[in-house]
Order: sequence, then C-alpha cells, then structure tokens
Amino acid sequence: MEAERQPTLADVARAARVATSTASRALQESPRISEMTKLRVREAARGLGYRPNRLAQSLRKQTASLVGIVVPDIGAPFFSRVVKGAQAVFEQNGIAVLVMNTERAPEREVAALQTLLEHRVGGVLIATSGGSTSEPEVPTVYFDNIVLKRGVGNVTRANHAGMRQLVGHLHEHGHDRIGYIGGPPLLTSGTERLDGYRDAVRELDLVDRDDYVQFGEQTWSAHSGARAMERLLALVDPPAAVVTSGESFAFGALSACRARGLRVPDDVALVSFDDPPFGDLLDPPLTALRPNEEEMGRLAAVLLLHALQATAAQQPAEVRLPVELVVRRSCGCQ
Amino acid sequence: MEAERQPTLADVARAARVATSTASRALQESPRISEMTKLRVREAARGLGYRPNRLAQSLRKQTASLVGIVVPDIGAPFFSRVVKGAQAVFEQNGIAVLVMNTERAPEREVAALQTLLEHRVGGVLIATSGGSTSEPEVPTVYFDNIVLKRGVGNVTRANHAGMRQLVGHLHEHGHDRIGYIGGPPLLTSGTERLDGYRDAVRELDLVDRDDYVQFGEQTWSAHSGARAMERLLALVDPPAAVVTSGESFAFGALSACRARGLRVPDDVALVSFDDPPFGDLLDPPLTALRPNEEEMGRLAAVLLLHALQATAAQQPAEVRLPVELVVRRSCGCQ
DNA sequence: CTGAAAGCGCTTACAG
DNA sequence: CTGAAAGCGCTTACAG
Repeated sequence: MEAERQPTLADVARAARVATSTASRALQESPRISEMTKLRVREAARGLGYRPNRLAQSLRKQTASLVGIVVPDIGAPFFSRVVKGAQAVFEQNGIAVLVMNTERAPEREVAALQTLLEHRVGGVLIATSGGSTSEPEVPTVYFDNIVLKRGVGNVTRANHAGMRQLVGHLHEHGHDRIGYIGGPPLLTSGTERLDGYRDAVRELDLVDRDDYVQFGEQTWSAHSGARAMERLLALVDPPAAVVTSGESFAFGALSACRARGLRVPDDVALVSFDDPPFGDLLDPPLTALRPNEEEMGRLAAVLLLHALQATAAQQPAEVRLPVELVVRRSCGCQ
Repeated sequence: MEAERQPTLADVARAARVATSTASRALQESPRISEMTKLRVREAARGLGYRPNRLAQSLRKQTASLVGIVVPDIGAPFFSRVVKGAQAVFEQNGIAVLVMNTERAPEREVAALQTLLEHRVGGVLIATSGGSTSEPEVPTVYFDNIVLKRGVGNVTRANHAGMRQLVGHLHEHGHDRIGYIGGPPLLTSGTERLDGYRDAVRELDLVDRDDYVQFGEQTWSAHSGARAMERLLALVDPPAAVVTSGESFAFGALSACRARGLRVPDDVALVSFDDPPFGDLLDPPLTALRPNEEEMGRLAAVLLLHALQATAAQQPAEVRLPVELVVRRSCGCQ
C-alpha cells in the first residue's frame, strides 16, 4: 500500500529554490511567472520524476478528474464496446473512468452509484437496471435504458424505428408470419422494440398472434433465446421468419434452428436488432442493424462533458441514434 | 463540475455537537467513543446524507482506494471478461477500478500508466503490449502477456501445454498434417503457443512445414485469421486440420472454410485455443479450451491485493492457469 | 514577478 | 471518552 514516497511539489520547489506557490504556477504555465523560473521548475520536476497528485488537485480545486460508468455486465460485448467509446472521449479530455458492474441487481446499482459519489466523480454514465430511481446527485447521462426527463441526457438507439425496419424487411421477402424474440418488456429496449414490432405487425397487416411474441430472460442470455425459439418452432403454425432483439438471442435462435435441422433462411428467416460479435462471419451471415455501440458511448460521454461545462442547467438532451439495416443472408437475400 | 456542496464531516460534527475528530472516530467505530456519541454522530450523518470523501481520506491516510487496469482493447470479449473478474474482486475489497485502453499502442500504454500514477492507484493490472518496459513504480500484476521477474505477479494460461493438448487431440483423430494460425510471436501468447505447437509437431512426428504456420495481425483480427486460413488452404498439400490461437482467428478460419465450400470437420478439422463468445453455438460447435478469462481476472486481482497487504517484498508470483479441453464437434468428435 | 498563508476534507498523534 | 492541532499535497486569493 505504501509505495515509496513520490516527490511532491514542495520537493520540486526546494530543488528549484522557489516557493511551492511559484512552483505550482510555473507548472501551470501561468503568465505571471518568468520564463527563467519556469525553466528551472520544469527542470527540477523532470529531474525528480515529479508527478502531480490528482487527488490533492481535485480536493483543492474542487473539480473532478474522475467520471463513473455503470453497466449491467461489462463482460457482454455490447456494454464493453459502449465503455470503450466513452472511455476514449473522456481520456482525450483528461478524465479517468471508474467502471462499475451491477449484474443487473438494482441494489448493486445503488451501491455502485454510492461508491462513485464517494470518489467525487464529476458525472456518471449509466445503463440502468432499475436501481437508480431518484434524481441523481451528479450530472448523469442514461444510455441504452433511458429515463426521460431525468439527468442531463438520454442516449439510446431508435428502438421503435429499428424494429419496424427489420419487420418491414422480412415482409418485403414475402413473410406475413413473423415471430419476435426479445427481452422482457421492463426497460427501454424491451418495451420500445416490442412496441415497434407490434406496430409493424398491425400496419403491415401481418398475422397477429400473442404466441408469436416470446421473451428471453432478463439477462438476455443466449440459452433463453434458444428456448424462446424452440417455443416458436413448436407452435402449430410456426412463424416462417423471426426477428430477435439482442445479440445473444440471435445466437440462441440460430442454434435452436440448427438443433431442429432447420435451414436459415430457407426454412426460417432470421434478422436481429443487435449485431453480435462476428455476425458477418456466422453461417448464414446475419442480417441485423449496423452496430454502433462505440458511437453510443462516445455520444453519451460528449453529452456528459457538455453538461459539466455548461453554466446553466438545461433540459435533458434526448438522443436516439439512427439505425441502419445491414442486409446479409439470414433474411433470405441473395 | 461544481455539484452543490456535499455535506462534510465538519457539518456532521456540528449537527451532532461534537468535534470533527470525534465524529471521524465515531464513524470509524473506534472503541474509544461512547455508544451514545456514536449514535448521535451516525444519526447526524444519515440526516445530512453524509458521504465520506474518499479523495480526502486517501490523501490523509496515504493509502489508495483506487487500482488501475490496462488492456489492449476493452471492447474485445477476452479482455472485457478479465476486467469483469478483476473488478468483482476489487469491489468486494472496497477498491474502485480505473480502466485504461491502449489500442495496443506502446506510447498509449505509457501514457495510461502515467495517468494511473497521477491518480495514485495502489497497484496496476496490465496486459502489456510492450509499452511498460521499466520496473513499475507501483505493485503490478502482468496478465495474458507476462513479464517474468517483474512486478509482483504474472498470470497467464498454460499456453504451451494447452497448445500441445489441442494438437494432440487432432492427432488422436488421425491427423498428421496440422496447420497453425496464431498471433505474431512477439509477446507471451504469440510465442508460447507457437512453441507448444512446434514441440507437439516434433514429438508426435507430424508433418513439419514452415508454411503450415501462418500468423494473423498483431490485433488478432478475425479477418486476418480468415486470410491466414486461406493461405493454408491454398497450399499444394494443405493441412487437413488447423489449430487457431485466438477467439477471433477461430471465427475467421471458420468463415474462410465456408467461403471455400469446405465442411468442418469433414474437409478440415478445426480447434481453437481461445473459445470465442458463443463458441458452443457455432456451426459446428467449436472444440476449444474452456474459457477462464474471469478466473484469470479474479486471480490477478487477488495476487495484487495480496501484494498490497504484504509487509515484505516477495518474489513475483508466477501463475499459469491450467487449461481444459472442451470437446465439441469441430474437431471431428461425434 | 514571487512568497507566505489559508484551506479543500479528512485522520491521527498528542493532551487532558 | 473527547477535543484542539497538525498535516496529507496541492491551489489561490492576498501582499508586496
């Protein structure tokens, strides 16, 4: 725990034969300090291997150099990519990122937020699992699952429009019996995508059956996706095409088809909202929406930075990332 | 940036009508404080919504409540899972995790380490890309790519033994022309796995040809894996079985086979060292080593915590996680 | 242009 | 059992 003592600003000042206040200003490039002195101080700092203590700086300046990101599962490709995009933006702005994992447990989410606040983060990016119910105490951007009118921003994908586009594409292939596999309709992605599906079914006058809608587990696990697919395939009039909501559901559905000896897309067509890792290398290559997780992370980070710099409080920004269909082969194209 | 002022310990002390020193001790459950007083202080703290400032605590106590993790690509499933495992252990120990992404650029790795040191992390977990060349200034555990005799610990998988096991399994299927697709032999995984392959080829008396060894890019990208596979398949006497080193190489190799109309495992058998996400749901399900990324992360974290608590300096622990073959279908079994 | 002093929010010897 | 004082490593009015 006790690393050998790092040199402090006082050490630098002593070596440069100036007051610590002067050393501090010199390293900050204050115009009030002579070039000569600055040179001496910089030299001394380099010689000692001086590294400013950001904790002390934050404490004194009363500004944060830390920001927190809270995700349901950092191990899931989807979230790790969002984190990657956000981290890049923060890093460019000299802000370090504290990552918290909640395993979708609301009480862990509350605890994570608590920890972040104790570290005096300047703000938070969160994909909530329902734990953060009250108005946040620091500027907060919600992503993936949004909470309207709360925090300083909301970023999610165009869930409704995206789902309609997917169903619409299957319809263009001549399908009118289209099944749906999604997450439980509790949070944003679960509800909005389901709504998109239902509206598309109505508008396109497709076969509208309750049992064409199957939910996977709250964890969006691949295996629950496979079981949902099996339930669809076991119906008397099974759907001839299926749209899945998450990256792992797509995988699960695909494997369930294989297990039944069904060919995709000939026996059953498949499209997915989220594009799983290597979705283009699957057999068949998966038709899905273009992945933009990193973009989502970058945007959420930019919104937060913007709010941190803003002087007056503003209405929370609400952004829905546009979606784009990537046609591959699982839908029946080619 | 300037959140409305959080209540401080002084506020709590005032509300409880005690000195701040007493308030501090009361919240630390010091035995020197009367139960009555503790009660009053706790009450006051709760009433005010007091949250200790960890930055101030760290500064005063001269102990870290932060730890850093440096990875080449947090977006890659492999690394995000290691981070997940490590984060869980640190969180249980009241330590928050700063995550840095290097994109495999040595200079970014150096900068990341610098940033972490400025935040006075207690220690670092790092999957180096070659940037951290000198003795680290804080306790450091190297993982994935190890640096012997440096830092307080090294954790990697049993690369050599694992590769031999994979080649051995293909040999049991009767193969003697076995190709290899791996990362460039620069760091641990690249070199040790290649050595394992070569030793196995020698010991099992397999066909030993230089062009049976193909390298993907430094980034271990799926596409470079596909190209490596194409080079193998284009040989006059192509290998009838291939072992890949990374999760994405396996994907790439599989897709290259499909593109050529080759069936796996009938036309060419395939096994992989790293198990990609959903490897069991691929067609065919991929024979690979059991994934233990989270375990690796947990172990690295435990080693670091151990070193942080240790009084005397010790020899760096060197751990090679045992591997276990998960036989599925791509090797030809069943 | 430079320095001495105060203070960010804590903890911990030192007294009593 | 409790409190006054010092100090962690910085920055920034305030003087000169």
